[in-house]
Amino acid sequence: LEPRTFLLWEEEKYEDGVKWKFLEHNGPYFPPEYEPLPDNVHFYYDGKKVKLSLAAEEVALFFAQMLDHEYTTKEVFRENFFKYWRKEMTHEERSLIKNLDKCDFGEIHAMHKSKVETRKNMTKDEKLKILDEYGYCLLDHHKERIGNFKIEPPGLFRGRGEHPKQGMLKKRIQPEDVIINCSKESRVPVPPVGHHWKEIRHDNTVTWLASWTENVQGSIKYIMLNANSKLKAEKDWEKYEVARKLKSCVDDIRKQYLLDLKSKEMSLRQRAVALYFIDKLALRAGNEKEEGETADTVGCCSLRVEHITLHEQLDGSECVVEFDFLGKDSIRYYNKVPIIKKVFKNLKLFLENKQPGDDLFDRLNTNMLNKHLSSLMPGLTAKVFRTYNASTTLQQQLKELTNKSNSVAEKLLSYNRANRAVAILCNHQRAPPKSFDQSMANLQAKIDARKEQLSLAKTELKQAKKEAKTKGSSDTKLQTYRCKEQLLKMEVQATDREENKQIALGTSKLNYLDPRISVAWCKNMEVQVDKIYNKSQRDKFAWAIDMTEVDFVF
DNA sequence: AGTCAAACTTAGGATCTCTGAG
DNA sequence: CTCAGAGATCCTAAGTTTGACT
Repeated sequence: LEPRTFLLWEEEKYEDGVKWKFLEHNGPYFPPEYEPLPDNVHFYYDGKKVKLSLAAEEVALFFAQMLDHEYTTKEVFRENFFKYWRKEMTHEERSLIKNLDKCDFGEIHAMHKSKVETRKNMTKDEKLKILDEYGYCLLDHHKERIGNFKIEPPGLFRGRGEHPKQGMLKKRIQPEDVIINCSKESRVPVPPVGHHWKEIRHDNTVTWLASWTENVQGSIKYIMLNANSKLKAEKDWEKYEVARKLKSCVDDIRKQYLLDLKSKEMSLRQRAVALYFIDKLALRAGNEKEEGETADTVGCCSLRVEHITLHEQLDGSECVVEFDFLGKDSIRYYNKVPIIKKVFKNLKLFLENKQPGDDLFDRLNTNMLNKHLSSLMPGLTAKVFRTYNASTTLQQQLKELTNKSNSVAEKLLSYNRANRAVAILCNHQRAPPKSFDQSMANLQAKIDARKEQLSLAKTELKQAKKEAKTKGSSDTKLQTYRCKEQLLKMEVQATDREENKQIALGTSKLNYLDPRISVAWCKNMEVQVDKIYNKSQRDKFAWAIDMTEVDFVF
């Protein structure tokens, strides 16, 4: 059986909630067991060689591996690590090793680096073998690629932002921790020798193949299918269909929340303002989080007093709200937005008698908000607004920015700019690439060189014309033309890269933009789809590439 | 109405691989 | 042919949503 490339429209539909009828797989891949340090590699404490027990040694290696990373200098990280490391130590070790600052992991670190180097050169074939054995499953008569078929290896937890649990030990997962999900009638995966599974389950109302509970946050981890699988692609299609449905009723919903802004009920007013933000700014819903368990980040419903500042007047606009908070992944959201008076007044009201640390929307949570939304339209939740806003913005920007008579390079710049507008709306940021300035300078140097070459070619062409009193050899002409083309391409590339310095386009492209908009645009502009989607993106969006007509409108 | 677990999507950075300029 | 760096892929953390239970 070949991996599926397309979906099931023409296939039978299952009863409600049933995700598959037959599921067979080989179970997850387990990372290799720990290999003790070679005899010539030592750990030193307070300048003295110390032979560690196996358990303590393994944890020491986790720390040594990360020594290049600035994580290992952070106080919280070091404290957590040291605490958990000591738990793995023997009595003797514990009474000796009392100060992380006196620990020298230098040799272990060096060994690890050289090991990585040799591993790089070796494992290509091995990787393919592993992929072949564990990377696929059989789901309803089709071979499907599994997304993450590897059990996560042990190591030190790296949270994002100021995570209170950074540095904690993430323990090794054994088969005894893993639940397998597959068909009763299937060839049930065989656990590694000498081991057994925690449980074998046959639940066809869920999509995961295996799961285990992770020890740092206590959350469940799943082995699931790749994005190009039927299960995922269909869900994706549904997501965009729901967002398109919102398009037809968003006007009514807006009318409704504008009315609610004047409600006598405080919770309705708060709901209305939150909805206004979610709609206008594409903020995330903002669930409550347990304090001390994760980094302090917020979304719309969990905004606190200190996250907004109200300005009656700012930069020539009236009623401006200034947002400054850390969102998902501790990415900063900073924005100054003029808002309507009614919302502004409500915000002032919500802030009355509150201190920094207090919730802005104290009578609202995501549950209430989503319940309300789903009563307005089936399937409507807060995140649908993000999808809707993103896709609508792309469509509108593409219309505004692209011109059929442009060159392909210019069209692609326009496409990226439209994509960028969405990424900015959704606040998808990235750290500027390490070598950004350097690579920008390199590109500029190339452009300059090419410019020089071009002017030289031009003079030559003139010269040739004069001498031969003809139109100049077609060869020189062609050369000049090519030169111009390349120059344009590079200049466009430079612009694109500069504008993209701190913006990540991938997330919106992959998760928020209805691929049919892009496919239709490609058809209209006579741009090949593979200019905007790479191989795996084309696989993921195969359904859209296959079904979309030129006249598709989101 | 609130709490919690489960299941799933979304996210940025790390790492690997490929490519095209020199 | 080599190798930097761009682009693709991997990794797994961090969100959202739902539904059971209290």
